[in-house]
Amino acid sequence: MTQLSKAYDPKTVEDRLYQWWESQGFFRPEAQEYLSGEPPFVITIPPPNVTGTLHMGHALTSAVEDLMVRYSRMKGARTLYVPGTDHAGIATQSVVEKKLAKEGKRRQDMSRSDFIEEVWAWKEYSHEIITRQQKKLGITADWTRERFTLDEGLSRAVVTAFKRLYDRGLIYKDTRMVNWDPVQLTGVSDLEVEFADDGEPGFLWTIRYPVQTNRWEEPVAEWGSGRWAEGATEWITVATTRPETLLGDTAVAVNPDDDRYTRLAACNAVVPVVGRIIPIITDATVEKDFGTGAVKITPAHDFNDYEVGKRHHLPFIEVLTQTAHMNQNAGPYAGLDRFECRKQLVADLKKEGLLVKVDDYRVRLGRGQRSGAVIEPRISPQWFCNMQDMADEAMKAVRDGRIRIVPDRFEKTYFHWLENIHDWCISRQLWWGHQIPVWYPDAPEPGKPEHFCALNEFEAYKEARKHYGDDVRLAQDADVLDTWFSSGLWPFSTLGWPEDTADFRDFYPTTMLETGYDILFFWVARMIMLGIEMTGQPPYNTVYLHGLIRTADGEKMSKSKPDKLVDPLELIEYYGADALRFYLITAGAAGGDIKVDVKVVDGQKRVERIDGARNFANKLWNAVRYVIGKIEVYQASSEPSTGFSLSDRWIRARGNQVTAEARKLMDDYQYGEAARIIYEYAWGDVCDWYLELSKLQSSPETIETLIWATDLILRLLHPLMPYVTEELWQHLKTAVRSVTDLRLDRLPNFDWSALMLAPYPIFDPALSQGEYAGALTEMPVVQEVIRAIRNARAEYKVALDKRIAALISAGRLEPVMNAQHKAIAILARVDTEHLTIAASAPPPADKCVTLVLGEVTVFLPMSGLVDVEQERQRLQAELAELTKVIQRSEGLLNGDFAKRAPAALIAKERAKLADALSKQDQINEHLTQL
RNA sequence: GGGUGGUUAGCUCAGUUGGUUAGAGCGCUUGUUUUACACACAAGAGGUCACAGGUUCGAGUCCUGUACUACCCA
Repeated sequence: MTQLSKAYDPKTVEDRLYQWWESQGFFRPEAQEYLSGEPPFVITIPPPNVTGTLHMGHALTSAVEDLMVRYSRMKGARTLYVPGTDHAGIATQSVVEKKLAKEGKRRQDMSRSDFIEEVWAWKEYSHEIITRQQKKLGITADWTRERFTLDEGLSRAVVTAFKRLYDRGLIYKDTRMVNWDPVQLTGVSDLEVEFADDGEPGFLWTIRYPVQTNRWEEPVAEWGSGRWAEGATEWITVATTRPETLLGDTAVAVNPDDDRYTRLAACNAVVPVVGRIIPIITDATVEKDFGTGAVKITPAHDFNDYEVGKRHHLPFIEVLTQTAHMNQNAGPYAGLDRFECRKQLVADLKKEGLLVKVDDYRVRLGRGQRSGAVIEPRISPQWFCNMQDMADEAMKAVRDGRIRIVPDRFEKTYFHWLENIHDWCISRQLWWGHQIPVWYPDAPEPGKPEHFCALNEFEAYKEARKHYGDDVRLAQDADVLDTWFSSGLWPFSTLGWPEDTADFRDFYPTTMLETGYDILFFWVARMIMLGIEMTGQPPYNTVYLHGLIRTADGEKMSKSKPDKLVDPLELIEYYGADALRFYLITAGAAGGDIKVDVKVVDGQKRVERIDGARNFANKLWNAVRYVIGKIEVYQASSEPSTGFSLSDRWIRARGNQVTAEARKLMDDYQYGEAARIIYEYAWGDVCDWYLELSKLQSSPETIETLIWATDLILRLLHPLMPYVTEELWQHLKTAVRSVTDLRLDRLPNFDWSALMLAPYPIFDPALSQGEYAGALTEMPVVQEVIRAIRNARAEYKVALDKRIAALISAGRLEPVMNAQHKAIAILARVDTEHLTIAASAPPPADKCVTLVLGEVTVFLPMSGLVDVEQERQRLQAELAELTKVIQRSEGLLNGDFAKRAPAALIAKERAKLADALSKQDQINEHLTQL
């Protein structure tokens, strides 16, 4: 066989293995070699946006999902992982618009179809990068089933869902105040507006409006003359953070219980600049304590004022355009940008003596999630979806356990949002997306439908002709649907819905939805609502939410901080995919955020913690390299059978324990913990102890056990570190196949074409009983003896190459210890000739170092190594420790503990005390001897 | 304003029905070219588990409150 290199080099392995796996069709459920009675496992990928490249959050998603997928595949569940990407309406459109802007082009100067063509080209580019990244990460998604939200099939799902909701009366068109993004020129939903936690710096302007009296009815001078309000005697003073909107004011409101304003409540005020006469009204929602207690009402440009305006039947006067410039209603300010207008208007108010004061103020500003622009409330015609009933069903599914959310604390957040659900604004004034399946007649007639919702144009015409006759001309609604509308259908649209396909029948409902908790509302909740509404069943039974990737300072990673940002591909290039994956899984607990501390060393981005994972991969590599070497040597000179040694039995029994625990943890989604205990077994037990001990053994049983243990850790680790484990397993398989006289019936089954298709280890009761159970208690004593001697040597600074003598008094463990004579001698560096192990040995006459280890006592003759005083001090320190333990233990056993604690615990405590007392006796005895 | 996390060794973090003397990795100290691995081995130092109460035989773990911090919603 080919010689394994001294260190693991991921670059020589990863791409080759991925291509092999994929070319063999291993990712397809149809190709699975091992099927058990496990229920199928189906997961659809959270489709990444085709906006560019993947970031660390996607890497985390991939690591967790592929872990789930590989684990379930190895458990023998028929497993399907559906990949795909999302067209991501606003996000992608703005990326492409920015790209065009660099070329000096604007969307508005192109035809819609030309622009869409540009976006498709971008989509191809981005999609290529994304899938390459996912393949680098090693995800075993079934690429033959890959989907894109704008695919023909998925588009059909979208119009079908739309029409069903429309026909049920849940989707409707209305002209309302919505969040308007003046940069992207579209309405957005509540969720797409973001607010800084403690607002943004701004001002609160206090402005006075003249009030009409019988002596002063209206301004006589021009605005800007400085005499605009000349002659006015009564004033009402309002406070605002947005003075420019006063141009659209149609009332001033005060609280009805506010005594300060009772006198003015029936009067009219005059709006500065435009001189509009507006009423002073009373409304209970006005807060007396805010500002002056009087507020200006601009029903067309503020959500609260919109409601007030509706209640009081006020006029709605718009003063802003869709790009947030002042319109013709703004008089002298028409054409100005909203912020420029604010500046000039405030200056003019001051000039006219209407500006009372300016205070610093934290303003709660809504900004567009994608554009960052300050959102304008704006009245516009939009499509909405009533979510109330769907929300009730979605809550019910979680309440009655049909859907489990992990970690369960997110259930609270989920319920809170659904309990306060609002109608969802689903239309977007964009070009990239699913065009709304509604058609309008070019000459609508009163009494006839003003639009037709249909699955396609042909159907729309069929319907329209019934009302308007054969000559009717239809135009489709220009708007597109919110991206989340299509992703809300993802778990079933990807499987063929609304057609009754084989995949839909076989794989729906899916099993798992895995994603970051930040899109619990955007995506998960909506998907559950639409899933139940469209298919009658919850789209999956488990929602697993992972945390967010943050920078070392705990901030969200963002493109504005490039030095703290890191491309997963760059990390894979340096550390290997396995290391990155193992790190991401062990970096935190479920739902917990992960801070990635990026350091730049010699121009290379590094993350310290990934070093550990990379080292682990290398450790595995070398362990298997050693085992293969052992197999080859064995082959050359067959050794006689000796039966399983203590260490053979111990490593098997331990492996069996770890298998049971690892499975339990994985089944309970505690992947980090599972990874840690496997790591501990692989490195701590197998590499640090068993491999060392195996160097002293050459029996067929030991060779078999070496193969057994390495096969075990490779299988256990495969879902976490797929590449290095697969590569090593293939090498191991080749080596094992080359040996002729091993007891193959006692070896793991290598008859699988790939580790990724082989069964996950399973608990074996036989390995937890009899001599295996015995090994689990005996081996630790041997280890303790070895550690104690090493410790003493280090403490007394015995040179490493100095072999010392030792006398071990082992009590009833004498046979066990004697069987390990060689192991103790080699690992603790004791002279074989001068290592005596007896059931009961009196302390040597010579002065010696005495190591009291419970049942076993070790005597190390000092002969010039240490002085008596040093040893006395050491023993006394140990005695002090023991005294503490004894006191604590006695205290417990004499107190209520002995009455109330479980019997097993009390027995344990008694044993502990007895052990400590006996050690105390022995140490005292040795002290006297000294 | 309402809600949810976090606060454990110098650093980054585990610690899931409350039960030995609270763990890991990195870093630190000491030693080692031990024939799989210096991406390593051996030994070691290092913590009043944010604070204050409470429940309990027993609390890092459960309850109440406080502080700081992060995020979500209005």
